Amino acid sequence: MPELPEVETTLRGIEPHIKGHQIKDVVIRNKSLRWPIPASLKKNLSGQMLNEIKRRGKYLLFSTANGTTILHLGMSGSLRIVESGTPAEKHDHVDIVFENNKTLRFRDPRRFGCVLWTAKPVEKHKLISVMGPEPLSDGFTAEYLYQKSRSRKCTVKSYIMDSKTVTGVGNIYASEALFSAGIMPTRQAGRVSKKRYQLLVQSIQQVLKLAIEQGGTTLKDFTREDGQPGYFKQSLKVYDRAGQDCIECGNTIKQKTLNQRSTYYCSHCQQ
DNA sequence: ATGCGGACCTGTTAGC
DNA sequence: TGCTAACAGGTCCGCA
Repeated sequence: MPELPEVETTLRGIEPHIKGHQIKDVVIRNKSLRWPIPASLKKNLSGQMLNEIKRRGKYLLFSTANGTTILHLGMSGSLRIVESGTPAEKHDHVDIVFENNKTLRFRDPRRFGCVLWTAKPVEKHKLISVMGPEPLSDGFTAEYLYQKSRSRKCTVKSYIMDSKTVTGVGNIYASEALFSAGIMPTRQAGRVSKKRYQLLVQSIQQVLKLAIEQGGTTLKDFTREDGQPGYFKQSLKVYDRAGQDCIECGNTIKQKTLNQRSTYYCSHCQQ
């Protein structure tokens, strides 16, 4: 479900309700996520002040004085703010209860998400330390993308979806950015020119920023923390549009599976 | 080091 | 209408 814009939308939605507030309790109804939720989470968080929430790629990092809670929404996860005491529904696996009568509630039907704990500096954590630059940061440049790709034989789509290359570019926005940049998704990463990587960097940043402004993409069931859908779907130019006309040239949008993921493109506009 | 396929799950939809 | 198969926005891990 969530890509970077959806995670960012979630962060902005929940932060005002819980940042700077004290955690009263943690309720774990089902610890079987991608990795087991550590039993120590309740003990570690109870009584702590939530100092800050940050996003790194698609991970949300909740910092308290004694460590960091690392949370990923996986494919189907969502976070909502509810009034404490609101009955939990199916797939509501974790509650973080605050003293201000607000509860941060984690729902995840497929349970591909995770909730982890680290007492070390979070950037040392093995999931975080290997990540590439943020796509909206200064470290994400055409020069970087180009140099790093020179010996790579994988497709350019696979390359930009690799979190070690750049974090947070998921399946929707990879297709969208490659269309915007006029690059065929199947092209070898090592065979893309610096000039075209320049276009790609701009396209990735543009599409992510626009999606964040519009509150993320709601395809099926993504809702923001307040239950409202995101509005980026109406801006999608190729994703989920197989068989329809390309909005640039009128040719038919094609779909093919690449690295086990659905990929959408226009064979006229993209080379 | 890189690339690939499998793994983890449930819910929804397409097709017969 | 009902059953079954395919597919879904992620990404880590192990193996070649």
